[in-house]
Amino acid sequence: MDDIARLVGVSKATVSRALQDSPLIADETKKRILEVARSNNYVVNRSAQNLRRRRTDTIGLVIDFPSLPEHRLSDPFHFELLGNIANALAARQQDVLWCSPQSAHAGGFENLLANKGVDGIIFIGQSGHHSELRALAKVGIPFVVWGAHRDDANYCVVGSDNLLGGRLVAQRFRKLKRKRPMFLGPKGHIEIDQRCNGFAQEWGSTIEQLEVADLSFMTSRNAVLAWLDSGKTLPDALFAGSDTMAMGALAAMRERNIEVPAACSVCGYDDSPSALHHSPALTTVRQDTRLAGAVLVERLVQIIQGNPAASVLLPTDLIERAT
Amino acid sequence: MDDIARLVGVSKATVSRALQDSPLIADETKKRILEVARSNNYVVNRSAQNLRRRRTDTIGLVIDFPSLPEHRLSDPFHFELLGNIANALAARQQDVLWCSPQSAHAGGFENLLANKGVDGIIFIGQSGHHSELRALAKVGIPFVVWGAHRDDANYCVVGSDNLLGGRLVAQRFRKLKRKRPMFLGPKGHIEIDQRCNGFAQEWGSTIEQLEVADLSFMTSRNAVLAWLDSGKTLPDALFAGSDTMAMGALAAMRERNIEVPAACSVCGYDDSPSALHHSPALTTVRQDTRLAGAVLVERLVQIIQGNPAASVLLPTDLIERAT
DNA sequence: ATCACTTTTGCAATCGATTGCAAAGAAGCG
DNA sequence: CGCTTCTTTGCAATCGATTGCAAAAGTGAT
Repeated sequence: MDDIARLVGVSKATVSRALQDSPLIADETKKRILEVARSNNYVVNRSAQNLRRRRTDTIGLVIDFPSLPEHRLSDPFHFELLGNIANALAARQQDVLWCSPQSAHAGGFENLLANKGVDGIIFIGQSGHHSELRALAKVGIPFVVWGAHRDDANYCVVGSDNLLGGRLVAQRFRKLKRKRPMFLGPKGHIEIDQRCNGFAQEWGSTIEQLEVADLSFMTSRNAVLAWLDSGKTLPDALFAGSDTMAMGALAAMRERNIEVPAACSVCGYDDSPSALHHSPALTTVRQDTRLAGAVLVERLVQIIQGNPAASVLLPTDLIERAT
Repeated sequence: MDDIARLVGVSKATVSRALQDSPLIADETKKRILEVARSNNYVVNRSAQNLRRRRTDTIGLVIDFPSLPEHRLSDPFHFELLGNIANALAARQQDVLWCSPQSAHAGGFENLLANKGVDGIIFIGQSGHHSELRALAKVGIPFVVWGAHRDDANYCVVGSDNLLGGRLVAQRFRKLKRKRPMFLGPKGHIEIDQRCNGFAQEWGSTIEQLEVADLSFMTSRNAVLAWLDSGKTLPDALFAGSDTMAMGALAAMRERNIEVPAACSVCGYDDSPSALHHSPALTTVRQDTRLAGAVLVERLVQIIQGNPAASVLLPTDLIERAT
């Protein structure tokens, strides 16, 4: 920057202001400076800028999946969400720093800001860390989380309305005149529990649950196979906590020649591509990841600017398809 | 840091060295400093550190898909790759800055380093930007790209052996005694072209290609439907350029009651989860994303340290499944 | 030409670390 | 005890911007 200043014959301060398009600088001067800067292809040094401004225009993204093996992001849903968050941030000239859960957690979340040099954090999935997040909020670190709502959250959580999603599925099963629905999914996973509860609420009674240990295709397939082979009566409708689990169930049913949807109607959750691509196409509950990304970012920016932001419950809708 | 120095009764320089675990500092002093630093939960300011060190320990990840609508990362393969790159970098204490293609390209790739403050760049997919990348390499910016090999690349590209992948598929079709194979995929997409060429090489003659405009499920499904309805003779083996396209083809075949694999054997590419979950399970060519991530990172680190690194061709293998 | 304003520019401090070099302290040896 | 050598520590410059405040230049009215 010194060089540019010398070349143009002004001071460093003037160059800095010109590059920021400050109204303090005369248009003519500004033009001259920008000209020279461009032709010498100079760009401001981000590190120096960050230091001086005490702000990095970068936010940290922490994806935490204690439930997934080896921290692999298998679920396409999260991928979509991620991409949309990145886009929403890019639109605001902010960058995304991907913090692996290991490294993020190593220094403790409260150090993440100074440590990684980010202005705020987006947590995807708060599952096991609720109390830590509460503490974080107390310290005043700007962050938002994607996940399920809970009354005792003193921080901003954005999530889709899992209760509503469950209810929509119940409505569909009722419309299809199903009598004996079953829920497929793990217990203790807060978002999935809410889907199940929403269903029960709307259905008017508790729902039988085929419990599985994780969210994977194979686990669900095996669980459903075991159920089918156990001789228990077949439900006439199955609500799976996610599309991946639904696909597992569908695979099992095909293997045992259960007609879908004739013998058993199936609903998934997430509207992942594979749900659409399956034949018969899987009925599922859609979460609007584009909106989700936009809202997460908007709230976080609010918070960074010092204005508290309330949690948001995003709408969901049922995509009726063949199953 | 000044505060910590005062608290311990040493100079700032000593604190800085102690925190870096420098051998210059006596163990006893070091311990005292670390103690105080921790109890005051002090962490070094990343921005200042970056500025002084002229290094950020952060690499930029640019995912560029001119071919995908709205910059959506629909393909699970890239998601996997991404996760594995992040893990490989985390293992080396490096962070990942996700650069959206828009913002990355806006300032021009050559400014990405200073502009975003990253030490190097990983490009996923070089498709349209070959000449820009050549220029980048000339300027001496450290980067690696994931993609297809080409002779005129003066930069380090890591990619899987698409030619080999194509050959493996040809071998399988021959083993299955198929006579009239067809290739499904777009033309002009360098990696997919290589897959097709590898097939033709091994098969011993060119292969008929059902050309599609993009990589999507629907486009492939529709193309295959149109083919089936056109009355042309059905191929007895179909090699799709990606799993997603293969799934589209399978959907079309199911709709027209073509028996797979009896009437037509099908191979995909990528080993995406949906390939495994489909029934019948899709035969596909696996790319080892974990290895890919590790190699990309290792090469980039090499280059950042000033040692040139050669391109790498990663092995692939065929996963034989029902189709 | 002087004065009061307004518009532009520059000076110099500052952000928070890292590091070369010199100095202080400790240890070893004759 | 004096001298050399090695181990520890501190001083102060430096990385490359941003910004409050003061100074200079320009404008217009008297």
